[in-house]
Amino acid sequence: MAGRSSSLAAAEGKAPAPRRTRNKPEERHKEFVRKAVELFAEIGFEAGTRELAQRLGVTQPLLYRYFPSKDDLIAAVYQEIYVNRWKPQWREGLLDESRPIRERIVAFYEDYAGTIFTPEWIRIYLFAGLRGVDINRRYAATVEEQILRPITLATRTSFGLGGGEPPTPEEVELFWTLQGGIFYYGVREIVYRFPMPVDRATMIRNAVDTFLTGVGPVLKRLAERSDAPA
Amino acid sequence: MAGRSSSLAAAEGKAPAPRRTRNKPEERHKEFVRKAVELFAEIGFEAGTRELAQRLGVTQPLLYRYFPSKDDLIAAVYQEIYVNRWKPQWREGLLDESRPIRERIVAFYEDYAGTIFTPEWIRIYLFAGLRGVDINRRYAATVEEQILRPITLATRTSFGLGGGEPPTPEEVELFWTLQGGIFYYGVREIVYRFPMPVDRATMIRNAVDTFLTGVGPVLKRLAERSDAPA
DNA sequence: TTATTTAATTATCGTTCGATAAATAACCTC
DNA sequence: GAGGTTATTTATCGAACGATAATTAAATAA
Repeated sequence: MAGRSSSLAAAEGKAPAPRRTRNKPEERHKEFVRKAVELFAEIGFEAGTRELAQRLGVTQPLLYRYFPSKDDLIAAVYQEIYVNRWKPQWREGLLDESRPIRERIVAFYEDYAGTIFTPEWIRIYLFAGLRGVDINRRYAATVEEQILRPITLATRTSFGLGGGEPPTPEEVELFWTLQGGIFYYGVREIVYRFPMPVDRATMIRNAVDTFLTGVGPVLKRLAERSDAPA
Repeated sequence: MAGRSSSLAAAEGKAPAPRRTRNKPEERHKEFVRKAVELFAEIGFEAGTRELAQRLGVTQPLLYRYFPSKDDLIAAVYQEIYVNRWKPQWREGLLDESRPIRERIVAFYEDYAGTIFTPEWIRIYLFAGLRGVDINRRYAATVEEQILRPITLATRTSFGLGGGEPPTPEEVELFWTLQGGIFYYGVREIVYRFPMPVDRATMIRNAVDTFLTGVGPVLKRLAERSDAPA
């Protein structure tokens, strides 16, 4: 109870007992990124470094010992979510010709939705897109290359249409609408918090059924048109 | 060149000649909202009121004569975009049974895309959704009520399936995936600036063709299942 | 135990933000 | 043309932001 009059800013009676536990830098780094993912998903990238520090039970300048700037922290968040959570077996499963095409596509979208339908993934993805960084362009390019082109070829094959040539842009775009339709289910559920009376698995099954039933004739028409030039 | 020493903050040599033209409040109000739409679409809602004032050639406190707070300005922006740009004839066109269902749906999505595929509409919509206001929930409810349920009923009818009962959630969800797939085309084009080698009209035609071709059997299965309870 | 290292803190700077109060000047009316 | 109304400006406040420098104390080594 003595002195302690040095600073009026001490906010009398609300000193939350600084921790001063000394952790290994590597663990701290991970801890910071993990909580940053959580915070940015909630508030967006304009979330303050002070808020993040408070949630970590740490002072704000300490963050700058681990990340030179806030943008570096954000870059680490991107890496964590969009690089580390990508599964190479998605592509492999889609190419596994021992299973029927419908089964492969449904299984993929169920696993994919299970991975990305979280507030961290979807909200930060949209925040990043609106911010104008190239994360989304690059991610979409990966989706097209690793998922949609394989799906397109596998579907073509399963309909007995020529499997040699690479997919045309028009074909790929067709599969983008399926991808977008399913992704937007997640946006409505997680971002808009729209009431979703139909569960994910049912939605995926119905969407894939509708798509696979209808895509045959359209693919055939596209193939015929490219076969017979003017 | 005399005096002028009153304030050091005059930023010597960069006084951009204040305008001091006296406009009618009503026009100013519209002018402010219009430019705010532009600015928020570019930067997001964290765009500063000073930046907005500068683009209007006006001082920042003047904004507060027309809008009590920044949130009121944002509310006016929502009204302008999501209420004023809604077209009641969308619903009417979809219900016009004198035209084939495919034609109605394609025509709707072409007009709808022409209306909402702009940076103002899509970017501000996503900003709003991430911000957590209820704009998106309400808008999505309107889409479901005014667009998707009519489409569902019209499609059912055109397939000769019972048209009496209201659409089931599962049926409506099916049409949401078409809506979402087309909407996400706009997100990729306008927000992610992904290269889009297939033009809108082609994408819409192919997506609707695929969907309408495939949706018949799925709708039939859903109808049968609800007819024959356990 | 003492010395060294460095994780973590305190203190603070310069900017920018939303918002308010007071002063000024353009337009309208008589 | 004088006087009043109010659109617009100048000046400024307090809070929050990202970032830096200097200080303190926990862990490790001698």
